[in-house]
Amino acid sequence: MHPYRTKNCGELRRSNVRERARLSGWVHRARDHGGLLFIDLRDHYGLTQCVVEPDSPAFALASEARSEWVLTLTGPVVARSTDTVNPDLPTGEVELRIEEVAIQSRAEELPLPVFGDLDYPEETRLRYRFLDLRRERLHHNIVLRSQVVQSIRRRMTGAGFMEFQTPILTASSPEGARDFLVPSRLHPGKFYALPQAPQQFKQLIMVAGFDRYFQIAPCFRDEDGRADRSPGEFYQLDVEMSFVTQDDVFAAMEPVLHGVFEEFAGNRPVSRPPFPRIPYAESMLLYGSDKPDLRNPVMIADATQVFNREDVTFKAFKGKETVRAIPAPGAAAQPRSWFDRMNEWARGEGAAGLGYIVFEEENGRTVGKGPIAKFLSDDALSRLAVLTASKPGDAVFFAADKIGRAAVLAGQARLKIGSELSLTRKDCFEFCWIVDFPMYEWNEDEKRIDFSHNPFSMPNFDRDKFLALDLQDRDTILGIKAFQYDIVCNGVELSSGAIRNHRPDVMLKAFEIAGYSRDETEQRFSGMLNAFRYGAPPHGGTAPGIDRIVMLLADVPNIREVTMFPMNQQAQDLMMGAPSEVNPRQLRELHLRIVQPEKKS
RNA sequence: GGGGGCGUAGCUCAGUUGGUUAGAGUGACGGCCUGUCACGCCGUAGGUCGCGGGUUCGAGCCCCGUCGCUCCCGCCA
Repeated sequence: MHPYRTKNCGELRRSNVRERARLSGWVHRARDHGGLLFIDLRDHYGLTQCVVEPDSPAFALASEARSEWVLTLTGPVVARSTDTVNPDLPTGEVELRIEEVAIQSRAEELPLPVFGDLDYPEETRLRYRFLDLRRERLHHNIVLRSQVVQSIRRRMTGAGFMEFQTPILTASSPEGARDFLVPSRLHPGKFYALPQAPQQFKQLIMVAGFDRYFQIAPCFRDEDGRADRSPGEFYQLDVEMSFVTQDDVFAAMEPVLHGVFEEFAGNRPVSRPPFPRIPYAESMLLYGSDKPDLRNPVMIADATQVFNREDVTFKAFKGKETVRAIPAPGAAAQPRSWFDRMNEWARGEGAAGLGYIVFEEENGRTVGKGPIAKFLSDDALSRLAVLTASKPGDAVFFAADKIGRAAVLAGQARLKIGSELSLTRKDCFEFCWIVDFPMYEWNEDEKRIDFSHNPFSMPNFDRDKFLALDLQDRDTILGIKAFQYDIVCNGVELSSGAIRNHRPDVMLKAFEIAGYSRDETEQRFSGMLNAFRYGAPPHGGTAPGIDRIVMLLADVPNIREVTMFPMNQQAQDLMMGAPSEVNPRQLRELHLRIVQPEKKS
């Protein structure tokens, strides 16, 4: 007989009765009745109840066992009597009658119980991650992650993509996030950087003629964490394709994303390809966000003109750059205090407040109520009702400010209304592409033109006219769109992507517009620019976040729930004790000297 | 870098207006119990109330500082 097991803890069934079996696993729970001892033995595959009576020679040793000890139990599989079957357990029709006990490992008193599904503080969970990972929910999430990655690989390979590995030790890139640096031993004073993404490598893979690339790629960024963003490192499905248009990239990704989500969504419906394509400007207007949650039916409208009419005398909104109207269907049923709380919330977000109008029916016609309704003529009110598709029983909130701030506040109010009024659908996955991002934006602080998103994107603009652009023509430049797109699911940005700028002349001009001299651009991106001078195919790609895909499928709000060994918000690994000090010899070899920051007085 | 919340037994938490010896559940340890599957019953041990200072006759509770965790803003091409 195998020294550890002939079956795992999840596979014994009625058909195995009368077989002799050996199981190994952790003591999930022990119930000692004095004259009868039950041990629930658990492994990766499941749970099996094992039982022993006092007249058995195994009883003494078995009754020593405590939670999370590792045991090997041997004995005959027996059927449970009908009144003792456990229907909640796949193995619940049988039990193992213990005849032999081997204690493989003992466990000290647990800092984190494996049994039960209570929530425990992050610090404990991270410090004892190996215990937390034994628990059912987290164990299941990690298994799901593995299956999702496997499914992605299968689908990508099936679609003709090849997976290639790109370097982990590479050069610091001057743009983007803060790099993680690795000091060079052989080259004093020089550093490698961990890749923020394999961006330049995957483009070089296209220049090298490999046509369709993907990688489940680790990415490193030394930026602060958030609940949905681990500090330091994360994984993305990095994709690049040659000789493609934007639509070709969408057509390649949609079946993969739809397929993976469908495979693991259970009964939750998933958007069918083709996913909606929403221009950036339209998304900012209708949803107040560049990552709209389409499960929320509320659509924002622009009401600036209504409030500037002569028959509208609400002074607080007069002369505001923008007034956005956020419908709140059915909100008339809410008490006054609900509207007050919405206002308070808006003030907490740094806004002056949210005006609102409630539509009611009076003598067969629709009238407006609420603090600001009296400043609007009947005609203006009905115009608002049309704009916001409101009917009696509905309300409308208003966000008035500069265009950017009003849009964002309206977007936040939309999310709040959606969740507070239970309008946002649950248990479904709504995808969309956001397209036509602006290539550039105006940096008001530094009074200059910045790249709006990815500087390597191809401008969606006539090439000759682009090359001839006058840098003084700010309005034209700020109006240029890029072949740049995001894929969004349920209000979560899964990735951005782009058709890349593969032409050195256009790239130099694009950077010149953003304030980089030709020499500077040549120097900073010499690797890629050089490659583009030897025959670069038109190419483009995208890179959906693996962690976020699994978060959505596992329906958890925190990225640590789908990561095997995550760091905490301070970018520390509490279990391994990283980061840690290193010994002086290591520092000498690396030509480093530590300068501690001065303590605050 | 900034803002909010939290910090009490191994673990999860309660602790009223500042007032006697800081409690419960769970886990640990010991005892009883032959059908449980959150087994049940009895008992025992277990505390630097994050840390430092202050106010007070008296501080887990109030004040100041500090540390840690977490959520958010900044940041994340």
